[in-house]
Amino acid sequence: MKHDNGIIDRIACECLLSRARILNRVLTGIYDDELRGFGLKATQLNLLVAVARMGLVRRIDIGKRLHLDPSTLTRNLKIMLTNGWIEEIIDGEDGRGSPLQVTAKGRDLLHQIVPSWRKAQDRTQRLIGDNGAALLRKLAGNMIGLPLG
Amino acid sequence: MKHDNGIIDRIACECLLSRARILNRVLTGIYDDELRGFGLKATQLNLLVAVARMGLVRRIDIGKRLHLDPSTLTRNLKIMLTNGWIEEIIDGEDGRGSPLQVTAKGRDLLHQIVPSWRKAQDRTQRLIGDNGAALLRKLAGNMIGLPLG
DNA sequence: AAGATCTATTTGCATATGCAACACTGTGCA
DNA sequence: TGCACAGTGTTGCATATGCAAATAGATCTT
Repeated sequence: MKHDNGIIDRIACECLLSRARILNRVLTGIYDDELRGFGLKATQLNLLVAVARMGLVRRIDIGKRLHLDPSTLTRNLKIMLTNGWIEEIIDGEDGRGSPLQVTAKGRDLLHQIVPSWRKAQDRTQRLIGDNGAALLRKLAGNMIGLPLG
Repeated sequence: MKHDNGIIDRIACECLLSRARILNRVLTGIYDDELRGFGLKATQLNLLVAVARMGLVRRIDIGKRLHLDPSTLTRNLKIMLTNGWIEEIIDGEDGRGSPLQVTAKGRDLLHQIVPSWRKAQDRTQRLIGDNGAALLRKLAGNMIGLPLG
């Protein structure tokens, strides 16, 4: 009896998740590579940008926007608080937690990083092409029910 | 002086990595959701399929195929060895390490999983559309320099 | 054969990620 | 007022991920 590998081959050939994860690893590597030396990972840049852009914002709202679990945010943001890139604003509005905002230091860091981010962005663009880039934007926008911009 | 948010807005709007990571999280969630109850995560399914498909295979070659760091593989495969889904074949060919292969138990598990994988695959396909699926396949194929199938 | 070099794997360290359970706060209703 | 329920955040647990350094086996060079 021959091995019934048909179905396994099919998963290997068709699985969309496998592709998405490879893409994620490759791209993350590119950005991490360019950002090395600034003391922050690509993930943290994304998070920092989100906070800088959203103004005074609660963790839960960041999570909705980036599709991140609240517990993940608790931990990831903690590192950024420790580094002084963001700060907690204790206003007593809602005792369940204080919103966050980017600090001057965080904003400075963002501006320093721009050229390196640009390089990573260009490398990625060349790698996936115009179609890839356009679709990636469209998909992720659909993912969270609104354009990400 | 107004806030110079232009560049930050631009990163937020354009960054391709941010999109890739969101896509990755959403899709991983879908597959993990369907696989819950089988005792393995979506990542492990991908790995198990790869091993099952590649036959007797060294860690380093799995890594090249899936674009995974060797150290990541050491650890991820350890869990699967412990679960008995794969096994190490000590043949003494190369003392630096023995190749791996899927076990009967691992193969059985794969067959049990197929319907759930199919559901996740369909959900994903509906979410990203035909264009998304096609492009995702093409991109990840390019990523590693060969068609992934 | 000895030493240099290359290759495969593992370990230490740090971060990223999500689920379940818990703690605490806010809100609505009786 | 007080209780039930909803919303926010954190902790414990397990896995995923990659870099740098260490380990150890293979190969080449002379």
